[in-house]
Amino acid sequence: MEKKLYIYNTKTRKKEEFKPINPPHVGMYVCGPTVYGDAHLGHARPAVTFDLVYRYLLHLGYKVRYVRNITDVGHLEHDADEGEDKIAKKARLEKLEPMEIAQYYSDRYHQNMDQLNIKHPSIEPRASGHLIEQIEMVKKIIDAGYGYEKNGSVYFDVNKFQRETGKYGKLSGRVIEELKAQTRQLEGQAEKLNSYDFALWKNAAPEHIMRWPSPWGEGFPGWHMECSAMSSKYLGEHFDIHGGGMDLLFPHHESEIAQSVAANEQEPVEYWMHNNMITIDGQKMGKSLNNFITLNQFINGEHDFLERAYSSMTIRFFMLQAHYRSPLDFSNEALQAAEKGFKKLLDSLETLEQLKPANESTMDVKSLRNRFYEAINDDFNTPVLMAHIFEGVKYINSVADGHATITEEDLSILRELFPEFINHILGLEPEEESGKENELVDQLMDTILEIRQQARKNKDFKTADMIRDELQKLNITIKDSKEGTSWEIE
RNA sequence: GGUCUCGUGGCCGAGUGGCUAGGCAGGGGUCUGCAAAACCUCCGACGGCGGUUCGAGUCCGCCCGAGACCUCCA
Repeated sequence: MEKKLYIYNTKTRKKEEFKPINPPHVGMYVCGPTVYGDAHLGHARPAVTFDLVYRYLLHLGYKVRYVRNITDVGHLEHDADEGEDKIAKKARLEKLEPMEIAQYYSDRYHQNMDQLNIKHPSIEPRASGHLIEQIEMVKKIIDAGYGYEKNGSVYFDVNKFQRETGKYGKLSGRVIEELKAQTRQLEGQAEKLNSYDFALWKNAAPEHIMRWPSPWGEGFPGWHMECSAMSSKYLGEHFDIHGGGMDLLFPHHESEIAQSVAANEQEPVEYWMHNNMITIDGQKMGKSLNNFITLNQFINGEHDFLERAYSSMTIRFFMLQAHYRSPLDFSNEALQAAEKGFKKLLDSLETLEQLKPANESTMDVKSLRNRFYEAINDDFNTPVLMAHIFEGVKYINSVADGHATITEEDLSILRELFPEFINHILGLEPEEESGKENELVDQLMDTILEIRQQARKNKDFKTADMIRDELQKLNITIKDSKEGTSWEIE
């Protein structure tokens, strides 16, 4: 089976066949969170997107080293000069050590990631643990002639870099001349040669809590440095995939390229991938709009926007129903639709186990399998993949209903294909059904349903319906079928 | 203001120069004691105005609307 994977490369703005630099090894770096607050929906999108990429590359047999950083030295609050380290600011507000905050929120981030069934990256480096690497890289950039020091800070000379390499703005499509005209003139930019130069290292003001010694005095790294330093440390100076949100395209990723080219004389990344943003009821998510929803609020239903709670798996399913490069709009209606669709999908996995083979198949299962691969190989087109999966769901249910048939061979294909795609590649797993794990509950339910069965046999439907209604009040749904009665907790 | 993306049926979301996306919701039916689930079936769309073409959601222009980046942000 041909399994050529095509990836949309932001660098070239088109889909390209994926060819690893050193097969079967693949290096992938994704910009992780800044741990100064709870993860919100916006953090879930890249996490789910690149988890899918990671999972599929593994499925294809690649040996993937997946690096996702944790930013715990904080970015600047406002601008390069007046800014205060975000983490330090929060620390002072809550009278905690900055690293205490970072630990607290990274723990919570990990918890959310587990809830979303995000596979752990191979390496999760912290910016604070790589100060030496960052300082060394700044030195290399200075030695190469692209960094200049001013009052204990080091800046990147964008003009010189552009003049000598012509590589600035290639990723984001920016033009220096336009930047010159458009960059807002902020206060205290006097240290820079040009307003669009960016900091490689920042001198720490006396009140700044997070600070490290460097050849230029006490300070902290510029906010693009960590990704350049850590990706080259763990993946080499030239690696396969770099991912992140579209909002990071400029200036973050553009600057990363500039830093790496300046320090290492080569472009760091083959394939740049960017996921699109999330909106809430058609609006950008923002703290001022009162639609800023954290993942914890989502799972608990504790937000004015939310009609009720939605499970983490519903969120994952919902995100996978859209293509990662399209904007995705969250609304209660859409989420509830996703929830039902997801349940239907999971139910079909159980139904699949019950199917009985026949002499012929009324569906071309091998073609279905091919379409699964065609969809995901086309730049991870999960919406189309989902559509094909639901064709399979319909087929499975039809076989169960007796409207369709399937051969032994096709049945074994489906029994391999469905869990592989749904559980392993898409990472969708059944929700925890705590009650069902409880043996006592199982036995009680058996007893109750036995009593109801007796009532039905005696045509005492009043009692039978009462049992069903009372159970429904406890969110237990029961279904009668020819094989017997099943139940599940909503 | 500049750069860029997008605008699909009641909702969410694919696709694409000519052939049903899919999910959810709604109508009708089958099954069931009744439900639920499932199955069958129907409904229904390509922001507006021009243009290119035998033929355009699909290409081009303009307009309207939304979003991203340019400034911390996933």
